Amino acid sequence: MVVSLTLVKPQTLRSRVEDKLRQAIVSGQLKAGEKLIERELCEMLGVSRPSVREALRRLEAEKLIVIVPHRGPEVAAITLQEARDLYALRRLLESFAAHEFTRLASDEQVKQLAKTVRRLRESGQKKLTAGVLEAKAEFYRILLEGSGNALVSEILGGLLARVSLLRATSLMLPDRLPRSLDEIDALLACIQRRDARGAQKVSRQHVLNAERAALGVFKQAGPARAVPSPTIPHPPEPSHEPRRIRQRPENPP
Amino acid sequence: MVVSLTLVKPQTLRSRVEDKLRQAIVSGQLKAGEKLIERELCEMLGVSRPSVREALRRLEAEKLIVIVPHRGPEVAAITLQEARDLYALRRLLESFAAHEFTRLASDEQVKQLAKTVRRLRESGQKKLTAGVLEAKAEFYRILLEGSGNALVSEILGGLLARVSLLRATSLMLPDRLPRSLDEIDALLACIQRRDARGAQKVSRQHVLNAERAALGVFKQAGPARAVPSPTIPHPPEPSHEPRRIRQRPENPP
DNA sequence: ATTGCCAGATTGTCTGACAAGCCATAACAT
DNA sequence: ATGTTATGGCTTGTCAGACAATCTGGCAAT
Repeated sequence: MVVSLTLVKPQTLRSRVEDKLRQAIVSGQLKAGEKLIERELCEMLGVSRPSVREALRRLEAEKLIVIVPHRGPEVAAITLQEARDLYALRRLLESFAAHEFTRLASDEQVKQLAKTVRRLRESGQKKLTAGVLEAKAEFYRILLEGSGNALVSEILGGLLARVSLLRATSLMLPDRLPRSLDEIDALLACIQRRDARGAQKVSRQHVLNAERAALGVFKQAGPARAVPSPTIPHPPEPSHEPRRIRQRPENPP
Repeated sequence: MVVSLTLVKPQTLRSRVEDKLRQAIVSGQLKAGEKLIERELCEMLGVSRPSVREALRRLEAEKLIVIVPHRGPEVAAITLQEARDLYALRRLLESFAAHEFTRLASDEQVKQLAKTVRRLRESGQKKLTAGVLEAKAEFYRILLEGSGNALVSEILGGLLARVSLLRATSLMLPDRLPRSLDEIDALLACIQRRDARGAQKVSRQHVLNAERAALGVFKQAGPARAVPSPTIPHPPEPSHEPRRIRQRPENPP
């Protein structure tokens, strides 16, 4: 009778704790830089310390939280430099994914993508924030799944989660949204005519524009400067860089 | 007298457990597919279960081990498809790092790199496996640090650890070594003349060749087929791909 | 040989405990 | 008043022990 196949199955308790916390972080319920206290999390989630601690380890590995020994975990905050690095990598991976999707995706998958883009635009024009976010997530899901490289999906997924730590996503900036939608349309057009190179280029430019928008906000009102540095002015950063020598206008491949 | 290694600080016990296990895995002491048992790890390392379990969570997030609920952890094994994905991503990131290093590294860093390449070649010609591995690690350390993108370093680092799960690293295949050394020389040459594009291209080709060599071995004697699949023929892999449609000779950017 | 079932082993989770290390505050000295 | 040093409270790191849920492998029965 009941065909429910493990649909709601508890999985493991710990994994649900992970999900809850991850969700709370990327959605902004827990703000960047916020200190987490094991005991509070236990009460909040109704589980014991070991479960919470194991979940925290995982999130630490995903770089969503930072744990300083004996000082406890806090939601990760991103410095300007980290944000730049992040966008550079995202540019690389996302344009790769776009290229590969164009090359490998089935016509059915392309259709799915087109449908999602339509939904995205509709939600955007109606200013339905929730709808936009949902459609955007769906868009990425399809794109990544169809790009034929599970590893890239995985890593780019983690990257996008971290981008959301900058609470200023390009799609959230009102005056950026229309342009963003146009770019996505352009990307879709390339994909539909199976122009992999074109898709790659458009995608790269899209991320670049998103970066400009997001980091613009960053500079105005640094939304969460680095991990609230512990007393010490320069954290024990060992031997390091003479950096940015010979820089050119910034034109990584 | 005894210069205890823990020179700096005990850090935390758990982090040392992580290091030990990670080390044991990438060095091949723990073989791919091998089952790990918490109790044994506790005894082996002299720590309690919580410490071990937290360390395992971290390694799981790093994809060095796989944990199936109620079945326990085992050292990750890599399928052919995963290996391909892995090399594709490595190609992307490593050539990016090479490009950026060429663009940004200080002359001092270039000199350091050259020195390490010399050491690499010497060790190679003397067939000192340990020396080769050490020099190679140093080579990557310098390259990544000088590439100016900490995030790429981090991720590429993780990738290289996973590559070592295929116990057939290109540098380990005897007849591949000389060619590999030549390629690295070529890369260095590009870097020294500050030819970023060239460095990128050479680097990409280098990884591609390494992949061919490594996967060649893979096919002959699949060194560790997928995660010893649990009873079920097709693990609950939800709706998925009609894949590899429209494929062309493989020429991702 | 296949199926079903049981015992042993292993993991998932909880509780309680204690030492070690941070932090803020208060007391103190300059 | 300012800077510095004690002090106590709180949090984390780690352990030990326990128990239920679940998996594995082998034995019995068909």
